[in-house]
Amino acid sequence: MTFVGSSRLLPTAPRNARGQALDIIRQKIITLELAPGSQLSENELAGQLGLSRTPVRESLILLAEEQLVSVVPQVGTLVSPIVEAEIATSQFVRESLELAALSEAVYMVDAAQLAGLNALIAEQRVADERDDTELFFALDEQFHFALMNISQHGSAWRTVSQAKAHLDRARRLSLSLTQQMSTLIDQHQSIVDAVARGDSGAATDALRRHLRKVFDDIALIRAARPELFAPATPTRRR
Amino acid sequence: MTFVGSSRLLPTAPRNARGQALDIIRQKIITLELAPGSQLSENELAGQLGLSRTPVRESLILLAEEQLVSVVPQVGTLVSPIVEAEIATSQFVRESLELAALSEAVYMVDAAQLAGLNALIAEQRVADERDDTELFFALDEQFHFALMNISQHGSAWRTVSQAKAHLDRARRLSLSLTQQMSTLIDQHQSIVDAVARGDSGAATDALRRHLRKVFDDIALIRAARPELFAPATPTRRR
DNA sequence: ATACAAGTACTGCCATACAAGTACGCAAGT
DNA sequence: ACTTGCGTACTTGTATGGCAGTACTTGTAT
Repeated sequence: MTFVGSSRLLPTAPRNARGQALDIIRQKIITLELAPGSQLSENELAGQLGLSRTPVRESLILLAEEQLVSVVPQVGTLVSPIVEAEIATSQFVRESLELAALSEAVYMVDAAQLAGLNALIAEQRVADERDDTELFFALDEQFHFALMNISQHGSAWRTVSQAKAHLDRARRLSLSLTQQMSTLIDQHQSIVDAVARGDSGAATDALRRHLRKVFDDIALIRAARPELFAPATPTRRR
Repeated sequence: MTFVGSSRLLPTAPRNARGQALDIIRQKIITLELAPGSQLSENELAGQLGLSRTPVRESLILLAEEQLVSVVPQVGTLVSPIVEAEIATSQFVRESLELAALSEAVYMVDAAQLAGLNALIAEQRVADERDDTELFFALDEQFHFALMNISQHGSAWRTVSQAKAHLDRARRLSLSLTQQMSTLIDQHQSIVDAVARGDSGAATDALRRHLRKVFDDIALIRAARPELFAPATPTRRR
C-alpha cells in the first residue's frame, strides 16, 4: 500500500508512533481493508503494528473524532458503518467549501497554478490507462487540494479532506471504478478550462456537476446493494 | 464558569475523565483564561484537574487536531496564538457552511422551529439587559445550531462549531462586547424574519451580514491592538 | 566581562500495570 | 427445554514509570 496522497497534508512522514498508527489504520478503513462495522481491538492493532497500546489508542481517539470509528467503553471499537446520513453530511460539507473556494479562486489564479492543474490531469490520464485506481485516488486528492489552494483557503483543506474520506470510502464499494475514471478526468478538465477562461459561473457549475456525480454514484451503489450501507449487526471478531 | 452551550453537542455530561478534561481546557482556551501563546504542561494540568496525565494528554491531542494548541515534542504544549490566517480560514468555513445550510432551510422550516428561534432571541434580549456576555455566547451558539438544524445538515454543526470556537476566542479580545449584543440580536431577528417570509435571498443576505460583522469586529480589534495577534515570543511559564 | 561547556530540570512520548465494566458460555436449578 | 446465575475472558479507561530530547542555568576558562 502506498501512502502517497494520504490525508495528512504535509508529505513529511509522521516521525512518531502515533502518526504512523493513525495513517495506517485510517488508510485501511478508507480502503475498506477494515470492513465497516467490524470490531477492532487496541491490543490486537498494537500487536500487528509492533507498538504498544498507547499510540494506537490515541489514533483511535482521533479517528473517533473523525467519525471513522466509534469507541464504546468497556465494549470495543467499531469501524463506523457506512450510513447514508453521514454520507450526505460529508457531501454537504465538501460541496459547500469547495464551491465557495473556487468561486474566489477564479479571480486569483495564475499561469503556474493552471499548468500544475493540467499536469495533474495528464497524470490522471496515465493512471486511467493503467487502470491504477489507487494512483487515481491519490492524484484526485492532489487535484482538489490544488484547486482549493488557489484561493487563500487552502488551510480549510483539512476539513474538506475529512469529509472526502467518508465519500471515498463509500465510493470504493463500487465494483467498476475503472470505467468512471475517464469521465471524472474530463470533468476535471472542464473545471480547469472554465477557470482558465475566468468564467466563474461555468467553473462552479462544472465543479458542482463533478461533485454531484461522485455523490450520485454512491446513491447508485446503495440502490443496487443496500446491504452494504448501515449494517444492522456489528461484525464480531470471533 | 458555566458549561451551558459548550461545544459538545449533546448536553449529556461527559462521564469519563477525558471528556471532563477536554471540556474544561477547551473552555479555558476559548475564554482566554489560558492566554494565547502561553505554555501548558501535561503534568501541571493533571495536577490542577486532579487527574493523571493520560486523560489530560488525550485531551491535548484532540485540541491540537482542532488547532487550539500546538504540541512540540520534548519542548512543550502551547496555546495557539491568534493568527489572522487562522481566523480567516475559520470565517470561510463557518460562512460557507452556514449560508449553504440556510439557503436550503428556508424551504423546509416549520412553525415550531420558528417559535424556537424567536424564543432564543427573547432569551438573548434578557442576556443583553443583564450584560451577561457568557449567557449570550451560549445562546448565540444555540441559535446558530438551531438555524443549521432546520436543514438536514445539523450533523455538520460539529465542523461549524470548531470554526466558531476560533472566532469566538478572537472576539473575546474585544473590551466592549456588551455594546454590540443588541446589534447582533437585531441581526438574528432579521434572519429569522426573512426565513419566516420564505425569502431565501434576504435570509442568506442577512446571515452573511451578521457573520461578516463578527469578522469585521475582529479586524477592528486587530487594527487597534495588533500585539494581541500572533505574539512573536511564546510565554514561558516561569 | 565574556564565551563556552557541562549539568540539571524540565518536556512530551511510549510502554506497561492495574482498575472498572461488559458479554458470553456453561452449568445448575426449575 | 428453559431460565438463571456466576465465572471467565475479553474490552476500554486510567495511573505511573522510564526514556530521549530540549532549554535554561551555572560554573569555569579565557
